[in-house]
Amino acid sequence: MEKYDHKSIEKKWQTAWEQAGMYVADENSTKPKKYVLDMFPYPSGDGLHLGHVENYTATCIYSRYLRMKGFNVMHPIGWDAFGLPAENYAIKTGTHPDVSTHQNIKNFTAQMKSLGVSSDWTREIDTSSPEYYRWTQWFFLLLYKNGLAYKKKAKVNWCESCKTVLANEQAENGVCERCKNEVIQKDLEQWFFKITDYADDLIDDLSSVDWPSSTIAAQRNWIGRSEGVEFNMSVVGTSESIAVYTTRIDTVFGMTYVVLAPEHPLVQKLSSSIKNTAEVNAYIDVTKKKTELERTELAKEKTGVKLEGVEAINPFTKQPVPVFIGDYVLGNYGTGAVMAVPAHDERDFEFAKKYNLPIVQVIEPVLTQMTGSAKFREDEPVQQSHGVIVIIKHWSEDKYLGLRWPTAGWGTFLTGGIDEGFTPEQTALKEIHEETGYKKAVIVRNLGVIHSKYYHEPKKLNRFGHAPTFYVELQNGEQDEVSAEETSKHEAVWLTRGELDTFLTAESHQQALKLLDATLYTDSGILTCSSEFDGLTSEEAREKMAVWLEKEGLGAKKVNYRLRDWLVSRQRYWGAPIPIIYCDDCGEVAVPEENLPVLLPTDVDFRPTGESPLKYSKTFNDVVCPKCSKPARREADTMDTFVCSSWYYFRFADPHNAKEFASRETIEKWLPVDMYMGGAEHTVLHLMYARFFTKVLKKLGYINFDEPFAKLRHQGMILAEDGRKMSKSLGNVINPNTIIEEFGADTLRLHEMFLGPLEDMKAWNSTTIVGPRRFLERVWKLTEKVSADGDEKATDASLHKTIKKVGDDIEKFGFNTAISSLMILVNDLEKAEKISRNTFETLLILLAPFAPHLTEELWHEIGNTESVHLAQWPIYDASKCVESETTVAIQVNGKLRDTMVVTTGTSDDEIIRLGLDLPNIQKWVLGKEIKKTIVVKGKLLSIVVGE
RNA sequence: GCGCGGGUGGUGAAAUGGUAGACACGCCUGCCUUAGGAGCAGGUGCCGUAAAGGCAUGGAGGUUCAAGUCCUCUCCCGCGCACCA
Repeated sequence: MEKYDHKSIEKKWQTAWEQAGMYVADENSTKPKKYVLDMFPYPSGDGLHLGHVENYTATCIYSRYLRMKGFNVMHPIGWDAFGLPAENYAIKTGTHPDVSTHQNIKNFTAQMKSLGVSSDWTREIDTSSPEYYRWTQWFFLLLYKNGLAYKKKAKVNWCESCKTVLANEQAENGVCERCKNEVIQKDLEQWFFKITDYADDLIDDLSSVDWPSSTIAAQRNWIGRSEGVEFNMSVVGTSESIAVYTTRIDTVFGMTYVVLAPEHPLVQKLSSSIKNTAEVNAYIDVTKKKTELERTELAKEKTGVKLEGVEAINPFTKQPVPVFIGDYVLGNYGTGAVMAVPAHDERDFEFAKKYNLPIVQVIEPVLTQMTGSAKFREDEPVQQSHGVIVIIKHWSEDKYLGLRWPTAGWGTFLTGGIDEGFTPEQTALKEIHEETGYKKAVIVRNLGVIHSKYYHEPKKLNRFGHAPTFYVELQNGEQDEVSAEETSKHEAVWLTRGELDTFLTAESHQQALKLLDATLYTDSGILTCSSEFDGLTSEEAREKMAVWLEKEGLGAKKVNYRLRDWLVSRQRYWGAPIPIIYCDDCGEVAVPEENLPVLLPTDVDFRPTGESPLKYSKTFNDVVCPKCSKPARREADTMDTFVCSSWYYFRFADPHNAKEFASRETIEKWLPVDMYMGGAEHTVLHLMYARFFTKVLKKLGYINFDEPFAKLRHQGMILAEDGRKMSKSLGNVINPNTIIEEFGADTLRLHEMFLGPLEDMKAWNSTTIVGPRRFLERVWKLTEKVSADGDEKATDASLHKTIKKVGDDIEKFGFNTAISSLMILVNDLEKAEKISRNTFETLLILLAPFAPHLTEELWHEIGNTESVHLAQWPIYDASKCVESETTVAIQVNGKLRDTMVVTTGTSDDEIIRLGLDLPNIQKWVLGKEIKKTIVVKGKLLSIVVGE
């Protein structure tokens, strides 16, 4: 037998498989189907990287396994071929995107084939081909006709010096990628898809998919459903009113001003009332020029201008509050206006401090002790209690008085119960004197009431404490004697602010300390200064206040979403043209379906001019109106490439259909996708949009399911060997080609799968790759041991354990452990003199999904004529795994003291007897009372002895 | 800040509550040789010369005969979102 030469065998079998059409999904099969899909690649000029290899190897293993298990597998491949890089490349080199893209596809195809992927190439699709984008355009029209595509003005990134629209990724950090000039926002008429109509479905249906929890969370997060209240505030002296949205209506009595987004339409409507118009307009001008980035990340500092002469009425207090415009309020969320409650909202607090606006507390904090011995005990009775918390400052040093309670292990400020007939203030001063002896104390600030739920260890009960809290300064150190009773309970210590942080054990006292700095509390609590709502919890108040607003006809509960409608217009060449025509008489006219596709013209200067390049194509732009036949012009923008990738998984079911995007029959046969695999990095939007398309199709009756991807998994990123991301600029990129050349595709596949758990981020390692290579060499050598008189029984247990483990692991994508179990099997087989043909064949089948070429070669080497990949997956036989002897571990008081080998089936009593007899065990149990023995079948004996 | 993941040998990593470190890389010792990116045999968590034993899964508690795994708290790291009222 010859040496293992990956080069000759890999090419040979790749060609053979292709000629045999081995991986073509069978439309007529009666076997159950499985649709295994990769997130289809963008054919970049850099070619395949190791992340692609990881992705495609994983789904290839899975597909091969499923085929052997008797499924009719569809595992297609295609190209997400439109996009900006090809256009940029064209701008730089003059190569037409169509040319470079197809060159890249050729390159990708060759690389993928050299990996031995088992894709069905007969279904290959290319989103930049007219046969494909014809249906992308059809989808646009479908949405348009159903009121789900509409046009409105929207901001684009605009570079004044290049006179061009920039994609978001070209406008990083607010400067133009090319000329480094400032990017500004410019309004253009653009197309949107109404994805917000489906916001609730997009959240609700997440419960039906088997996806990673982080990805589900990301979808939820992106949609950002928020439940609150919208209500109107009338503007004094006008007939206008301001609608505000809030999730914290319980804080409404603490509203001290209102803020509108600078672009809010009311600002113009109220212009006659505004006294400082010049200042206001100047501010609006400034914010208009600001990019999205400056308004958010770069500009953390909040700014705003008061609308002098404008006041709005708080419907609850009937009192007027001033109105501001400020760019921390977003124009496109909620109503574009907020009620500001600085005492209970961080952003309002910041703004109020900067502009010196009043801060009114209306929520008293409620703290529940969650840790330590004072942890609140949910199921035990609760006693109400009233007492003060007093923060006492030293008369000369920057220190505060703390009480250390030795028996309870507490650290607190000074506290004391309020007795009948005493005010909280009186109580505070009285307690200071009684407990510390200090005589000259002055209450400087009242910090309000702090509520707390905790367990009172000395009294052995739960308490719900209500504590008026004071900040007191001592005038001097004059001090009377303190009673022995007080000093025995606790010890007084002077502490700095830093020391207090760790000293205070009670949550409520920590909160008191926080209130000393800032009267800001953003959690739920108990209402105060809120007239008839006083004493309610935040939760109760939200309900009651919403009801009240509704009754008064001023407002109602409202749900808002962060999700915005999907802007699909791109002022670019290399994309699918939007199939709309503008006629002076008929206006906006949809291109009739029979006229699709609207072809991308070739007579185009695709360099960016500032407008869509299509505008300057003679053959494209001028057209006759489909309705009235008068001269008209085409929409010159193209579609976001996310549109192309929102429906491609349907096309794979029926890739050559010229009449429909896919026939109902083929969709029903293949969809939904059973396993979808791709990187986690940029999938939030893709998944959102694809799910939106699916939901639209369902609603319009084209399909009968809600979610396109039943199961989703992500492969973790492959980092460079140095632990950093692979990048050309760092020069740490590994090209899969060189690895395949050197070690072979089988070794590369095995190595990447063995590197660690699929979903983890992993660093490439060029040293350890010899492990998988050696493993394959050993399998190769094993062939020499195959013999007619090989002893099957000797290795059956090992073999069948492996059958089970490999199958189970592939199903849960645990490829690293599947490979290790194959290594264990090979280690076992190497110990045998001779191996039966049956055993070896089973090994080859188990290994075939991972190392398709080598196993195919050896499969034929031992005399088979069919492909190993058409073989049946072996059936696990549990009875063959029963070994004659098992090792039992023996623990004494939980510690391992010895092991013993017993014949399988030994009774528990016998195991206990044998175990106790062992000298190593006798040593530990002799002369002690045996309290308990526990036997875990075939594994372990646990003996519990007394002292 | 919010939401997700993670912390286990020299390294990548394994472990339905049941002998922690499978498997692999590396390293050490020896063998063999047509000196290779070889192959074979043995060893390799830490402390302890060895044995006995002890200590070990970021840290602290808890539940249990038994905890990497379950519970509570805490520290650290990575990722995603982030002025969404």
